[in-house]
Amino acid sequence: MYNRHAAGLRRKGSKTLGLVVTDIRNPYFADLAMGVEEAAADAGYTLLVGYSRDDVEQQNKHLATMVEQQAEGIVLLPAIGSEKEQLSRIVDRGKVPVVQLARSISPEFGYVGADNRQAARLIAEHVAALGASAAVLIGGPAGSSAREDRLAGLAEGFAGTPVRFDPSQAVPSRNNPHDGADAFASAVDRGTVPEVVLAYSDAVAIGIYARLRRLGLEPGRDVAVASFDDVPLAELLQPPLTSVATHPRQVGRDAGLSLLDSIATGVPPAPSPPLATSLRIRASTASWRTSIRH
Amino acid sequence: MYNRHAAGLRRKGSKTLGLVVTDIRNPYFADLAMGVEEAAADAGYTLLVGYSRDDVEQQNKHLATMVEQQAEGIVLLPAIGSEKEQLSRIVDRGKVPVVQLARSISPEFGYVGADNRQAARLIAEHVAALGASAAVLIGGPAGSSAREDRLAGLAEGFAGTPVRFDPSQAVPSRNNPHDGADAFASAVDRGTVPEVVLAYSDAVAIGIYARLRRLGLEPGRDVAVASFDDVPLAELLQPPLTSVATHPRQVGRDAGLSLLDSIATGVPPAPSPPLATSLRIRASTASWRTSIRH
DNA sequence: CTGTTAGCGCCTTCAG
DNA sequence: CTGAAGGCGCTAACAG
Repeated sequence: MYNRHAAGLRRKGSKTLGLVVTDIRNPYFADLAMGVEEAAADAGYTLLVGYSRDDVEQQNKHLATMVEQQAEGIVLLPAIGSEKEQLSRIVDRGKVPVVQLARSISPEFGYVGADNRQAARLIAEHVAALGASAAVLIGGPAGSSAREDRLAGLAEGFAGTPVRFDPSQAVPSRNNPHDGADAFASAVDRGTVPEVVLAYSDAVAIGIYARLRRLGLEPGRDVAVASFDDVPLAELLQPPLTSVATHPRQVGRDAGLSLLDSIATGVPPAPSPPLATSLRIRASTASWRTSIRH
Repeated sequence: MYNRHAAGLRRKGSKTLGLVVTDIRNPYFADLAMGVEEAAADAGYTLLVGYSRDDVEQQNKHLATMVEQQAEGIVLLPAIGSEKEQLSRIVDRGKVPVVQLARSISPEFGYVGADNRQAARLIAEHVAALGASAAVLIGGPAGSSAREDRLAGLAEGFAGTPVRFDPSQAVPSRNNPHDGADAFASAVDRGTVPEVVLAYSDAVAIGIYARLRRLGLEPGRDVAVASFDDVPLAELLQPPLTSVATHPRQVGRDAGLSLLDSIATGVPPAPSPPLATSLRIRASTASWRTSIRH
């Protein structure tokens, strides 16, 4: 029976990639991971997988192990708080190419992600067209590049419209329904209920739906909700959720392909241009102020 | 920089486990995978991961590669249609121990899973207590051991109650909202809308909610819905979904631990007793026939 | 074209 | 206690 490790020792090259991601119970991250695996498997590569759960320690342990395990390259969704010097040290010793996925901590590595600024501008334009007068962003990990880009895109998109939007009023949270609900609650606590809630992700939006109902408010009717990612669940929610599709599977695939290309050519991976997004308008915004009040 | 492959060549043993699962965009499977990874990482093992997407070909390719990659053992959620002889052949050549996860195709390998019969009995008793007169199971992969066990447990649980339940009326489907919705639609097409719908999983239940609404029916009010798995989303749905918790993270962890134990002791893994489940009663059944009709 | 051999990086053994 | 050497399974280079 064939031993690839012995072969790799001789030939240099393990036919193995590493993938370190946060918590895949969010289907958005799961789809990213499946995209990476698809690219790897199609190229005859096997995937070493580690879940950081957004813990930098755990992430770095995974990365170090993968370097020892002879991964020819690593796709990394950087945990919040990752530092580029640390990452460089872990990974440069073995000259292992790295492609950052969905979040970027440094342009010195590769990067593949959705066009978060464009996505945010699309949402802002749509919300302005609804005739809203104020909006707030709820959730998302503080300091992540994806969240910064979304904040910037929203500010851009709302500029010159009557919609008030203050990035400093945004409340960060971990990227799951529970923490998203808490973030929304704390936004409500410190003022009035916003007319339009922009959720950092569909996961956060689900938490916001639940919390609105606990306040006796119906999402889509009393408060408009829009979100990012467009996971399959978005259109199945009640009301169906307006969301910008960020195509995680394709982002994952492209990250894997970028890494494989770097391995094949020897050229270190560089940041790629962000991938286009598209707005899916559904009842959570479309029915706002058009439905009959009780 | 340390080369574990060279070390493994000398010492025998790669400190690597394999994990082959279907499609992790269902958070239930994602949690299973995270449980396995947790056990592996805690023991200093790295995980090779492959997604079969319930395709036997792809699964077997992953398995063969993992054997070549010197995985010391493999956790496998068998794709529908897996054959034990094939699996034996792929895996026995390298004498790699296998633990089946959540589904079993043969007692000759290890197995860790939830107690699906008990889970189904819990649901049946609850539905009987509601005073329903008929129930139907919707969704779930035809022929999987988990589905067979749930069908058997439901039949057992409904025996001696006034609730009509016919296993042959159950409609199988792939384990996701979209296909679950289709399965429900075909059940409705061939008769009347059931009083109580038992979804094979929370993922399927989500599809059923959406389809009920397209029929102008409100889940929990017009039709009671209960389900299996109790993913975090279940209690956040509207109405909150009654579901039996099958504790995927713990099942995954135990599968990983069982495999690691087999590797450490040299004793081939054997099927473990199924893990206890617990019913979470929520409004999708609790408010049925108690809420005020419009 | 088939057969032999050296050496990839590590660990273990055995000698000094 | 420190240091040199052999061999794990494979491939590439070279000899016959």
